[in-house]
Amino acid sequence: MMAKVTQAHVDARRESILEAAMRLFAGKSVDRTTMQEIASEAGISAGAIYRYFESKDQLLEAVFEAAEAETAEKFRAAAADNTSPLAAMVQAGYSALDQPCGCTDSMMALEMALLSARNPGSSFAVRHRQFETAVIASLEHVVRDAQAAGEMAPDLDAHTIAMLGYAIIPGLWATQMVLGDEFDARSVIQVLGTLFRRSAIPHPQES
Amino acid sequence: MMAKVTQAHVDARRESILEAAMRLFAGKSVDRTTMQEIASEAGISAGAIYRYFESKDQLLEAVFEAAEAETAEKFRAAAADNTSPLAAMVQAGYSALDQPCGCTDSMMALEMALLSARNPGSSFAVRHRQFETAVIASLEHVVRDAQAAGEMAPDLDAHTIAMLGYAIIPGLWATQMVLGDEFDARSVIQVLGTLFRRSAIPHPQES
DNA sequence: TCCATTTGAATGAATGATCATTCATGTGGG
DNA sequence: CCCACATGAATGATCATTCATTCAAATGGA
Repeated sequence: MMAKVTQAHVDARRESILEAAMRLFAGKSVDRTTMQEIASEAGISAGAIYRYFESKDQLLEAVFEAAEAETAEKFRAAAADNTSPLAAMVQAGYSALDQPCGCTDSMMALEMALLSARNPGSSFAVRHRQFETAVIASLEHVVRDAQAAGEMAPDLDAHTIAMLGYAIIPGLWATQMVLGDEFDARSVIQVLGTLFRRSAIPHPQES
Repeated sequence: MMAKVTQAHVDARRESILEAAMRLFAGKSVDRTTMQEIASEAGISAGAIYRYFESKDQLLEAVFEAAEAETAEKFRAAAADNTSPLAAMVQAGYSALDQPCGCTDSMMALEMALLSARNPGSSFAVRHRQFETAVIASLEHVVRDAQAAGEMAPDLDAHTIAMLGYAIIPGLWATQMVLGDEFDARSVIQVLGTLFRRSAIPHPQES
């Protein structure tokens, strides 16, 4: 088709392979997706993929990196534009639940978690660990802000609350994947927000 | 080795294949575990597996069924022997976190969730859905008991609280799998318990 | 401007590995 | 000697990856 091609075209092609792979990996698992399928989903031939990615493994790595970036962006955006820190956390939860098509993103996320756990030494796992640690750390700041604003009990450990706020997301993903619409993840987030808010109210005895 | 064998021996052999498969499926994913590996983990030859299971798929189904039963048993046991409903919920959480070796059980659970989501019509997915629905329903009863006992705010929707209590578990699994010991899942459960307890305290304004 | 030549992207059939599954053969107890 | 198992090599499928070939654009000499 083209003898020499602009960088923009190369990038676009790479991107479309990445997207095709992401769709298929999420939909039928990495191991059950063939390079042929990725190629035809991307509208090219099997061999051509190898001009853009060295191997299936490297393609997988790129897909995971892209997925991570997407999630990070969601959290960033949600945490930014809000009036109260607690509202921002709830908003971040909602936005994590927002999936473009079906449960694609959550399937990728769980697949990534499994992969990290099974290859803890891989460069991918190391990066993924840093990613989650960073997200939790930034949540922890939001929690402190909420505590300072009197929206959350100041005596609860901010780091633990942040871990709770983070961990509920994959839990909702997993449960929603299984139960489908019977499972109302948004309500769960809402009630968690309520619990946080109420914890701020001065209480008589124990904690 | 044996000419004719007692039913007990047959059952024991079947069981050992099941356990070998469970270990390997959790450790390296279903698709990356070969029948050869399962056979040698179980101490028999590849062909012999087919005397006990029709196919890899059927073996997988049996493994999942066994894993489900194990989890159900944990929840049942934890929910039973406790003084207060809230303590029982917390106890159930702790016991879900208790893993015999590494993260074996949680990896199986997430793998099962992904499989259910990707084959929603399969008999396995249907059973799994019923299983989770039942666990949530029984949690809902515990929540009502806790509300009646004044351990939890009575105005919060019991079903939503039950969903929260259930969904946090796979979330903790996934996060702990990735982060390892940096992630303190027990503290998260504890703080969630605290939030529940505090929600019961009468509060001035809002909810 | 026009054609001959070069360039490198894209193809898809071929290769080699890896597996699930089968089956012809072995083996030991009754 | 026979039966109930077990074995493990052989079979056939499925894939990732490679590579010889094709072909359209780019180049440049006239």
